[in-house]
Amino acid sequence: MKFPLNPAQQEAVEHQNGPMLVLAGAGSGKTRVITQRIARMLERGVPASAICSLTFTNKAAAEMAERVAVILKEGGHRGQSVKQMSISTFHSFGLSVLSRERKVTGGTFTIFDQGDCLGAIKELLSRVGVDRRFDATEVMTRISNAKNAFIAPEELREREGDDYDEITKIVYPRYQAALRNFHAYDFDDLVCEVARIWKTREDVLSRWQKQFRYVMVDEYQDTNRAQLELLRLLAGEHRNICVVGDDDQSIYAWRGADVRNILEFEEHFPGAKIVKLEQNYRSCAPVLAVANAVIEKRTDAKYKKTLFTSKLGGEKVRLGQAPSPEAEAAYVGREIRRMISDEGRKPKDFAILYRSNGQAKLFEEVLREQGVAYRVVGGTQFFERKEVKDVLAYLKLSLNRSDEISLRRIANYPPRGIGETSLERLGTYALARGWTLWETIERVDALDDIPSVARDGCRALEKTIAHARKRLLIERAKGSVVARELCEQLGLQKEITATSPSPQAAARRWANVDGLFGLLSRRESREDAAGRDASAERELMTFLHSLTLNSQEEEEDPGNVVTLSTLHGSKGLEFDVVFLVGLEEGLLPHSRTLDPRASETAPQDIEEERRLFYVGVTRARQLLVMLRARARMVRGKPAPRTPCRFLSDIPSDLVEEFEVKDAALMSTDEMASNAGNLLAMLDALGK
DNA sequence: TGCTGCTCAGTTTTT
DNA sequence: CTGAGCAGCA
Repeated sequence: MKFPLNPAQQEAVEHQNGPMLVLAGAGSGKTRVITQRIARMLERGVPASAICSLTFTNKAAAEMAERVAVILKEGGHRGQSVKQMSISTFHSFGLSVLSRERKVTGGTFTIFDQGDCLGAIKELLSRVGVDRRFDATEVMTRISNAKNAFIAPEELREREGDDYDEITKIVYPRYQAALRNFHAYDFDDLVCEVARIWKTREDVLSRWQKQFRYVMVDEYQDTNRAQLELLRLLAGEHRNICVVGDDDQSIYAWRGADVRNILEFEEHFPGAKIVKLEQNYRSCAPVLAVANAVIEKRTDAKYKKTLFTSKLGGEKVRLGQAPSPEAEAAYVGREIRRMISDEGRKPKDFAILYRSNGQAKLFEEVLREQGVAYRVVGGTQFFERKEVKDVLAYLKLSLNRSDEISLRRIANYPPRGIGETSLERLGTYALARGWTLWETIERVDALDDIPSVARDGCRALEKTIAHARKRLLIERAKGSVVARELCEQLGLQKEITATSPSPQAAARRWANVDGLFGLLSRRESREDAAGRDASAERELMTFLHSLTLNSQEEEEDPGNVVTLSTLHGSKGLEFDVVFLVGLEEGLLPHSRTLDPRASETAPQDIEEERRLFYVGVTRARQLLVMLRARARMVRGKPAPRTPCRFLSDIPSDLVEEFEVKDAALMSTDEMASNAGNLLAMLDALGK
């Protein structure tokens, strides 16, 4: 990694003022360029506090901060520190703007995660009383799409025949009003609302423009319309904006990313300097040749890039066809085993990449059989665990009693007599008198028609929350401490034990709650170290916000294990050996993108699948093995499969084709090796 | 209120 | 074929 910068990289690093677009091909050292560029600016006397660097994931932000810190440690940067710099995700950047503009936004607020938003939408849907049953998730997606496209509720166009457009038109404004009423923002708001405030309040915008005189954006091809709006406003005056991205790796159009942002950068920021990074430092020539062949055939090129490398060697790319997915998986397992024992490779050198999560299962089974350690990346294992969300809801409610979603979540959990009917009645009162739901609970004694059990429940809840609130805000107790006290007071452990199907399940769920305590304490000590001094309320709000925003949970060092990941999840990672599996029509261009069910945008969607394939190919450093099965069970029925269409864009001399033998026809050699593995496993178990 | 059985759908995912 | 979500029943 200590190579000197190549001329293109140098050019990007030295540039300082005015707009610049860096088209960074896969593996072309883009993170290095960004970090070096920051260092260079600091050397030239730009104050760290004037730099704002935006990414999409917490991981990317942390990595960038880390790498800048390393450079700064090497000295020569006038004692500037990363801490003064704003290196963050779009969302946490938006959050910090909204937090600091509380005069404009009106006080403290909560952030609703997806579950909270879905709850709100379900509630609204039932209140609207539509005759047909609508899928709340679909409505949520539509609203999110509108926000990503920077379309306000009143701007949604009337036309378009889809029933969901119709219902979205009705629900979106109400949803937005409900959020404001709850003093809540959803994830999309963290970007949109900042742009909206900046757009309407020039005085506010001007302050932020003066603060951040240099703006940088990573993975620019993933930005949506709202993010573009935000950037145009922030950089509108000084135009010191540097964006880095790769249109060939644009794979998130389906969640609002708009490739036009990168393709039309010159129009958005006239006079922009454009730099292409085409030298690849990751992959060997045979892998790169395949990557280039795949991306060359794309139908919508504007900036053409051709990657090259000076790396020598590397094995020819392999393309195998297996009789079945089981045989495919068995082959991958065998090969990994073989390369570990014969070639001295380590588990962490391998990745198995697939289009959809369901495909992981077979590979997990095989690796387990082979006794090879692995991890599965992603797979929506968020911290959506009910018991954790319940405890957090108590904390959130203690700080923000307008947070109706949290209130509804725990109103009768653990059961305290506030049944569905009572809650509904309370809701009706709230609506009629213009109180919040919480105020209604506080004033339950003044209401009729509430059963006395529910009345008692409301009083108990009121007492619990009031106490927690006092502990947090007046006595300034730590969140982790209050969380423990709450659980104690609520008898949550008992409740969990009583409602779990088995003692093991109960133990697991309680362990999650306990894990939350640990997570809270760890965060607290980190915050303490940062030594910020604010009011207890603000401090705790910030704290809860960071919990919602960093839901990923600090990932531990993956260790020496094989990586299983979706193609989407693999972006930004690299491995010596990559197995690209399930390269079949219907799986790689996924059937859902092929089907005419989605009426619009067919050719574009397929191009996105091509780029997905390209992303997979470019993950490999030394060896790429592509695989497909000739038949596969589809919805319980066996079906013949055709090879992925993108494979036919690869000249046959670039790949070595082979047949994967059926497990039943394995040679005695392989059987012996498998038996050996089995013995080794038994041996390991014995110890 | 909680469980059981039935129906239906079946990508990708961060914040 | 599987899993999730819901309706209907106890």
